[in-house]
Amino acid sequence: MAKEMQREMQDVNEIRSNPARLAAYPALAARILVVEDEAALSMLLSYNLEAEGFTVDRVERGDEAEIKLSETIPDLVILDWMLPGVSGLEICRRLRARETTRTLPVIMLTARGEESERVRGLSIGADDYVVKPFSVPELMARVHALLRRARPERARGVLSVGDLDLDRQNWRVRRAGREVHMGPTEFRLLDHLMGKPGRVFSRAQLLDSVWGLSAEIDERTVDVHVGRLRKALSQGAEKDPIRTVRGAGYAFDETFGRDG
Amino acid sequence: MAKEMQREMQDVNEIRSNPARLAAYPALAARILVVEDEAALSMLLSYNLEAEGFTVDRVERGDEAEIKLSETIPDLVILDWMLPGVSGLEICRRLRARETTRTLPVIMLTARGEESERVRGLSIGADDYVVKPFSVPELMARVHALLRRARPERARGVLSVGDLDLDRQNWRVRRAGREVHMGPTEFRLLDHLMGKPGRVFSRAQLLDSVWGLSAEIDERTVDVHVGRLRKALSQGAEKDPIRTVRGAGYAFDETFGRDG
DNA sequence: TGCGCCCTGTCATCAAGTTGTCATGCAGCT
DNA sequence: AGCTGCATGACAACTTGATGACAGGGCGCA
Repeated sequence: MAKEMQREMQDVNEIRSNPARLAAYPALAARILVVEDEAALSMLLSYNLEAEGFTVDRVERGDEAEIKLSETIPDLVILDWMLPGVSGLEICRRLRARETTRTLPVIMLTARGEESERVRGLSIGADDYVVKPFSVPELMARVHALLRRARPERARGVLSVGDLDLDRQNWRVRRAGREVHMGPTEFRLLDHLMGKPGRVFSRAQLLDSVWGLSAEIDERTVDVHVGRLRKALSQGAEKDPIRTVRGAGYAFDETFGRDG
Repeated sequence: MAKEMQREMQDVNEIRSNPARLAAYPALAARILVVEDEAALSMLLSYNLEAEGFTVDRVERGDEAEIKLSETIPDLVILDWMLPGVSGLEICRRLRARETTRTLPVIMLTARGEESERVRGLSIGADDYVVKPFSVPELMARVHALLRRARPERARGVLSVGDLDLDRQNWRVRRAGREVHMGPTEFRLLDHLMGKPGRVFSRAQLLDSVWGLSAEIDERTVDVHVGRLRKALSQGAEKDPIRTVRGAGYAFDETFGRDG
């Protein structure tokens, strides 16, 4: 358990310190509703979820959940099977009945004795279930997995401009078909610049989005990495796709590839 | 897409003992006909089957099944023993009599009291039977097992890239025709990587999908297994098919086998 | 039951790749 | 020319990945 936690935390810290990857990990920006009447368990869950960067709403009763859900639709719901007010089963059913929440990921918490009921839970439309007592890291893993499935591949794909291709999924950059090697930072930098061709980013902006908001780094460092990126991209004597805007910052040249 | 279909070649027993893994292995894109008059059970089955990627047709009565089967021949039939209209037994007999459906896999659902009838069911030609109430994972395992047996052309499950062949059914890996020995974990790891050539998987992703969501293991362990896999694959001095992406993870090299 | 063999997860250590900073030199603008 | 901003090579600290060793667990076989 401690180890899984360690792993998740490493993951999270890595991502946190690197908001550029937030897009690939929607989990962190996600809002989770925990519906659980047992206070200790509810606390435990929200503590751990928040520690991983989730925003957590907590309610104790089934009917409170209904109200909450009518106000805000979270990205995922963790639902206890047995609840005062309206049962978790019933909430799940209603979620599935409503158009806006039909695909909302739901994780059911069931007690050991109710385990046979899990089939009912799944048939109602819960996406996953966990039997109490459960391992917190395992639940976290399931949360991540569900969120990953629910909002997949938004930030995936290939960016292509001119003879330059950046493949996020395969983590590859090619120039005129030849593979180009660069460090992770240069990769993210190029990714960011290619995302908005022509747009000029200040050094401060680049630090925020490529290095992360919490990075305390000299702005001049951006220059160095742009230099490294240029060097990597210009195998031989090819055209430089990065434009320096004196006094402002850098941009991926939107005319790159259009002319000679 | 064909590769998606070649999945789920896990050992049935392992799946049975680890229901969580079911979700991790998208199933064959097969069409399954469920003939069951009890609505709740029918729902349960179709939900779970669909959750694994199957296409499901549902009918409640035996005679409806006949009609459905004359329209479309599915890849597998789940048949309740007791049915209104025409009995499951009778349907099974007729399926076996017709040339086009002679080898169509059939799973019978029987109530406990009918268990003694098993022999009759099997002698009629059902390929498998399950006693109600049954465990959903177990039924899923049987479905997979039957599909694997019945559709070797689709479920043979041989992944081939370059001089590398991974045979899921026989649990074998060959490099340039020579058999390569490796542990189960390395096998699953290779399986996973070869399933999406080129795609970079983070260590956390690999832990989730190869080790399972409930595995609480240090990320570094992935390195070790990748190392073992490489060692196993590179008998002698052959090209390494696995690409390390610094700071990101590992990928099966999609250029493997294309060039020198 | 006891003995090995194989598979696994973890660790320590080594090798290699990456990173942030700086000093220096060049280039652009007034 | 003079000032300011940018490019670049060097570099030491730091990360990250590869690898061999090792102990524990599981399983089959005697």
